[in-house]
Amino acid sequence: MDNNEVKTVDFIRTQINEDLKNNKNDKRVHTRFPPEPNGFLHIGHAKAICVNHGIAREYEGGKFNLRFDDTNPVKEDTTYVEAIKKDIDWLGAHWDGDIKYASDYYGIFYDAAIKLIKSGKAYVDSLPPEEARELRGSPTKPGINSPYRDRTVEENLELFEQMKDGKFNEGECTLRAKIDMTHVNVHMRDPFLYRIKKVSHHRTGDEWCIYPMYDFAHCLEDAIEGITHSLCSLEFINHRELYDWILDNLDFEYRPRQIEFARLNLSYTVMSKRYLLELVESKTVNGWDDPRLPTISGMRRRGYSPESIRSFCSQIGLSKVNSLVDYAFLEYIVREEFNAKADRIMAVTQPLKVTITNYPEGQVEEFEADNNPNREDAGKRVVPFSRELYIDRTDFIEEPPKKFFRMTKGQEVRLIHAYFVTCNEVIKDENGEVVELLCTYDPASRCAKSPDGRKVKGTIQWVSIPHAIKAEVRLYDKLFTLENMGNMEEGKTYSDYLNPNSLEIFTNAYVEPSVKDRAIGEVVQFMRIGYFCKDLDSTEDSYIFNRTVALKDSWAKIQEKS
RNA sequence: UUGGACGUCGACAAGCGGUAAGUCACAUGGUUUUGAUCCAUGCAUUCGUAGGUUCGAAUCCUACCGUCCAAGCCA
Repeated sequence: MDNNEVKTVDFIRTQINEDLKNNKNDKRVHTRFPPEPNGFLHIGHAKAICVNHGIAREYEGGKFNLRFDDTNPVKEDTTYVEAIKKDIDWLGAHWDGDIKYASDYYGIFYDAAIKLIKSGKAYVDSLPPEEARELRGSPTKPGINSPYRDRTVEENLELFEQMKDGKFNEGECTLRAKIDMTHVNVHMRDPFLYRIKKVSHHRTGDEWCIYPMYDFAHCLEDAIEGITHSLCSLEFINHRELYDWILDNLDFEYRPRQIEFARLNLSYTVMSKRYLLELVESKTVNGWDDPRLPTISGMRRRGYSPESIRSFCSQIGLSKVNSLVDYAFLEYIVREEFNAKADRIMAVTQPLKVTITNYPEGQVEEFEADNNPNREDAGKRVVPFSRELYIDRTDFIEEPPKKFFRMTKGQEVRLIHAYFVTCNEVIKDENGEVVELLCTYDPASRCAKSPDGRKVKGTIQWVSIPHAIKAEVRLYDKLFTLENMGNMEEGKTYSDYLNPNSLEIFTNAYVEPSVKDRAIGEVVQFMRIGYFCKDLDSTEDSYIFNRTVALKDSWAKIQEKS
């Protein structure tokens, strides 16, 4: 194609551009994110937030509302409201105006219901739930009218008021739209508008005992707030006809339009609020912010930044195709960010003692090290070196495979920032386990520079034993073993696919002393291992690090093949 | 046997009648004080299938196939 930057735009923005061209909505663009406060937000919600917030910010004068869709007091709670606010704010999706709540509009919903009753478009049904279900039919079988369908307006008005006043029990009656029980779209078969729930609401308390259904409330909320483009996920396509019907039969000033797009699915994890809740309640994971969870709070604790999540959301695109995004894509995005931003330090997760036999006892040298070799402005730090070091146990093999460049008897390797060293002797305990390596160093290779142009192929990190800081390191892996959790076998549940190795803890890790200055949540690169951040469980004298993402490891890949 | 949405590389995803963008993954080389990063190269003669219209089709028409959604007084 041509080299000029061809900016392609997704189908939603294409639609908005068209609406703008046609002067729809007085050229306003107003979106919203409408979470139900019944769980924590996850990366799938982040996509919806980024789409809605992003669109509002891209168009001149665009607005973005945060609205809690709290129409079902049975499931909802203020603790979720608080968690959701925190996550959205952290993501950097700043909402315009005050936070909105569907429960603020209960009075308006009620008046709208009265209006529908008065125009003969709604009626109070006294069918018990089971019978109502029966009469609804199925996608292939038309429904049958309720015997209460033809009550007079006066009767309906009176009964509805009695519903509101608590004269009926739960399930005894409902308010229904009078549309068409034989409609091909099941959602148009006299849908329920209001039901009785004698439950206190987290904001309105016991003021109401009738609560609006989603289909009735949502379009009204959008209209009340002047939302122009009401973006939702694909499964609501069948609801759009009802969304339009309700607004067509009332007279709100604004006329929002629903547009559906595909929600995000990520491989090797689940996005269902129900599963997430079960994982938390069954203590399979350690709370909503467990770093293995795809929740915003879990990802935050793991070290993901708002920028990386936003970048991911914009790069996966927007379409109407149900899709499954490869988790490797997420990992790529987060590595990309931290490769540029994160300072490098040295750490050893499984220590193996090394003694440099020709290095003077008691001597300490301080080497200057680049914080980020790819970025000069990242500055430098000082790393102490001494006669006794730890290297990682995995960097030494007594009988190495071909092309193993790391430490083995007689093979010179580079200790990053320090010296070239060669292992001469392997010390084992009574079980034959390697417990210490005796090495010699080349004083001429100071600062790990080759003194004579000779090459060393292996370069490994280390930590000076007298200076090292002990730490606990937590490695996280995929929570599930099945790539597409939407394809579980019949009769199996998510717990059948839990990855038993999703968390691996090294309690005996050592990190170079400069790590002391790092804040909780700050991401650094443990050279040759991965990106890590200090966990909030850390204290002044106990350090815990979470692995955000591992570095790519082509050596491991070669090993796997052979 | 219903209605709707959708099918472009292993995964995302452009393209909307003028002869298949890009990203991830993967592979192979090069650079390298991280087997990281970086750089280079390769990776759909073909767009679910079959017909048709056209000088020309992923794009238009027809038929078929497949996937997903819908029968909560959940959202």
